[in-house]
Amino acid sequence: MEYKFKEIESKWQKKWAAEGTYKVTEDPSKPKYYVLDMFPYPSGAGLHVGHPLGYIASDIYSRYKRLKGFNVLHPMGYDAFGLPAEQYAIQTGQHPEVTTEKNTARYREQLDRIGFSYDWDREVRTCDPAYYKWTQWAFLKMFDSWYDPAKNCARPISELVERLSTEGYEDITPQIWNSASEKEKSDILMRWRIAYQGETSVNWCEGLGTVLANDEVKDGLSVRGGFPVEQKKMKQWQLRVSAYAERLLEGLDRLDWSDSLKEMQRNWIGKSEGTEVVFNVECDGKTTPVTIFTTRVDTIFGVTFMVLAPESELVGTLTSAAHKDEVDAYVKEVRKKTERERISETKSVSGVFTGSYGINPLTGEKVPVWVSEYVLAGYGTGAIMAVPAHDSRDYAFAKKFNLPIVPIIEGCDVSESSFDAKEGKMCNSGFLDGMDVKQAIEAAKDYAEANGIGHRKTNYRLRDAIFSRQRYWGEPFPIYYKDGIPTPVDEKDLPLALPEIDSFTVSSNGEPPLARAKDWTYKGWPLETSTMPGFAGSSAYYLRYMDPHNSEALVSREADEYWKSVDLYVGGTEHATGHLIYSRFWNKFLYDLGYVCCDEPFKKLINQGMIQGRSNFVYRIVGTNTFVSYGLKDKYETTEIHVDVNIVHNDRLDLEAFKAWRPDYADAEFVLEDGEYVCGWAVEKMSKSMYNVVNPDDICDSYGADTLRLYEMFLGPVEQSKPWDTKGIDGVNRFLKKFWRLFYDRDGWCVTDQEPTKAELKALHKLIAKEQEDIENFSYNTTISAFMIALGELGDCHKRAILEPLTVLLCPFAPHIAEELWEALGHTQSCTKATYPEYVEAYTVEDNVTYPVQFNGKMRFTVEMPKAATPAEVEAAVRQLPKTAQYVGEQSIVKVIVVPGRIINIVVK
RNA sequence: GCCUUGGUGGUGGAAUGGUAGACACGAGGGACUUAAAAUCCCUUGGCCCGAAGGGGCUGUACGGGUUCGAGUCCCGUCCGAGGCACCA
Repeated sequence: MEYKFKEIESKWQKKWAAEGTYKVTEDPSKPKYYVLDMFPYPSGAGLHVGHPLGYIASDIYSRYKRLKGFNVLHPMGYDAFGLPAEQYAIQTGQHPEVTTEKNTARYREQLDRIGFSYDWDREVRTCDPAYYKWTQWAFLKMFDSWYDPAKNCARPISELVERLSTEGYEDITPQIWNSASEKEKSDILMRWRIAYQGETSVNWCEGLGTVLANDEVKDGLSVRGGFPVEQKKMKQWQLRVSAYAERLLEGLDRLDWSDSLKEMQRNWIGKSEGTEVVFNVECDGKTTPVTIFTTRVDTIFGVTFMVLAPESELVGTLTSAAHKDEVDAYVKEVRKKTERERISETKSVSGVFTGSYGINPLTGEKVPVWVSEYVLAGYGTGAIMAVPAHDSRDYAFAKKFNLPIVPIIEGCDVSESSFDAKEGKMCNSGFLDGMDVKQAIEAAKDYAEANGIGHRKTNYRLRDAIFSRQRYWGEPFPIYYKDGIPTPVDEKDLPLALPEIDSFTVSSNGEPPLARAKDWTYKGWPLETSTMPGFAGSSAYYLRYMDPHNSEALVSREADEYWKSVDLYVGGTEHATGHLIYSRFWNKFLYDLGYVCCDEPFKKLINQGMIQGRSNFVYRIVGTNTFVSYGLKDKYETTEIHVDVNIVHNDRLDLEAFKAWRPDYADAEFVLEDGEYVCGWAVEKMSKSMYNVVNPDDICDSYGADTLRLYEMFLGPVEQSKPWDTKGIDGVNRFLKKFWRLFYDRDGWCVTDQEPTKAELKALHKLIAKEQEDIENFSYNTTISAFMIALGELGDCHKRAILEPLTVLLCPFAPHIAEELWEALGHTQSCTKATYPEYVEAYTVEDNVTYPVQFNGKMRFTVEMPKAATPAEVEAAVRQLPKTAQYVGEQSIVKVIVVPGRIINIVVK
């Protein structure tokens, strides 16, 4: 009987769906395990063979954990709000909901064919009002909270209001607060709300008609669409992510994530510990204190000038009348530049003198104050002290404008470039002279604090997240404007559903699409017209999976306390500084308010590598319709042309399929080598334009889902990026056929009840041990190798006692075939609910072991010893060896260490 | 420039500091077959010796080091991938 994968796979997929095999409920009698995939954005192109890589890996892990007795939550859903559907809507008039629905159905179809063990009853879609109700709810909670630095967590805003009206807070006294109008109170509270509205410089993308977050912009272009992005001041909703900077940073230490990913987040958060120092600046006879931030107070004796950011509010007050025109012109010039231009002009140095002078608080020395775009307004205080001798940027500036360069580290050479390293001995630095740089940094900080010149200060690079998008296809803000004051919609009126509109473009007066909606009001007042960004819906979806149908809460306390947090999260590294920061922030916020019980959402994270495409080429002789094979192409003048990889097998072109591929090639002629047309190849991104997209459906058609699953894992380590090459797939397909033949030979069912031999038990148990270890380490490719080896060792074994556990071992990788064989073995319950076979060490232990003995790397002997021999007995045996093994020169063997199955380690004295 | 990674046959890739190249693909040879498919067996890092069984040398980007022993650990160099980049 043959292995008919098509029948088997569709049979079991139907059965799993009909019987709800993967439905999961909270079961306190079993330990829980939560395995999550980053849910996909359902794009119009459908899945290619690279997308399911992570899904397969997590599915194998889920199935393995289930066999091990865990109650596994393994859900799937769709990140369905987003720009592509809206762009498509603008072009075609098709409602994004329609496109999204269509794409989602297609995704589901493709996913189902691969045999994933998702509990689809728990599916979530971010564009579903029942889902985004909770996104809006969380926003309202953030609007209604502030970050209390004393308690180091988010608290209800009412506590702040209470404090403002009684004792005051920061610069707001009770008098100010109590006499403030409603509008003024609203403005004051915006300074502390976690979700707040504020004027900021934003990344404005004209091409998309919306603002973008920093991680949605790359090299001055939008990630989606590649349109230019410029800086623009706008009033925007923002999330006070920066309040959580320290906790986001410190929480990383407790996470089981890759070092590189943690490092990316650390860089993004960008903690730097330094000192704020006050310089008095004299301008036209007036003195203004200016606070600067530096991480190198130790270099303060080397300050030769100061620099302000062009956008700094101080520029006006610190510019002398004589220099006003020049400074104004410069600032205006800089404002005009887009982010993109600033980036590309990184190398050029520009700036202008303000006419004012700062007084070095330590030396009393007067230094000129300049304005330059190399100082950023958004970081630190927007003003710096410049130490050209020990900072490369200050150095470049000093060189350009002929400012003095004063070295303060002994023996350093600053004739060509600055000396930035934190090493050496201090000089020209008063009380710091003679100290080591690292010592001096601390000493200078202490001195500044002790003498009231400055104080220690920690800065973070992490900025608040801009949360408004001038788009249609996103969550509406549950905010309306009562007398122009942003006011929250009542919680009981959530979800605030997206209104229907006639066109998806920006309205004629530049307002977002929602402004087109008829009656977009609440209690008679206008509603907010921007919508939330893509990361809003994906920030807490893992919580919703725990309790997806709850209409009373995002997640019930019981469900949350049972599932706690995601134990294993699998997804791409591209979300390192976006989704993975926002989710952690969102979760910590909900944790502060007591809605969830875990402070970190994703305990362990595996980044699956990208699958690249492997393109094929044909070579057309210039000016003809004749194609020459790869090996002969250098004899002609040819053009390289991408050819669809689906009509190429093992780099050999299917000539008939090629002629049929495109009308132009119908009468193509070929110059062959050895009767075949050999194609060239290259590794490129998998994309339609390269004709290298491989569809998982096609693989399922010709080899089956089980083969696809095995092959994707067999390609190499999950974390590694690698090109897809269908050529090796026969190997794993053969393995499955071979596996099948252990149960069915030419004459049919051939499983016997014979007792297994010792060798067979050994092969089985070696595999059990290997699989357990490998799966826990996500080393799936070596598990599959181990399977192949085990099959070789088992030979023609048709014994039930071996085949039964073997089937269970195979189940996580190739569930369909495992189910089919499990059923044939007489089981009525699904193989996915079987119990994982127990590893028995005794079966794999060898009686006698041959130990190779190596000495001085050259002489090699072997001793055969019983497995149970003690090191002393082995040593004795080694001493029986020829004399040269025991003595080399004056050295003698004093100790022998036995490493079972390996080599003997001889320690000599 | 900084940070994080990685560099092993024709290819994908294995190797707790202990016989490098497992497993698979591809290639070559053979068996079965009228033939093909399917299946099975043998060879397969390079160089060399031997009629053969077999044996020798060399080899994990490059140069050093630690070690009885290094693909693996340490230092330096080169190359690739990813991230950050006037963040004071």
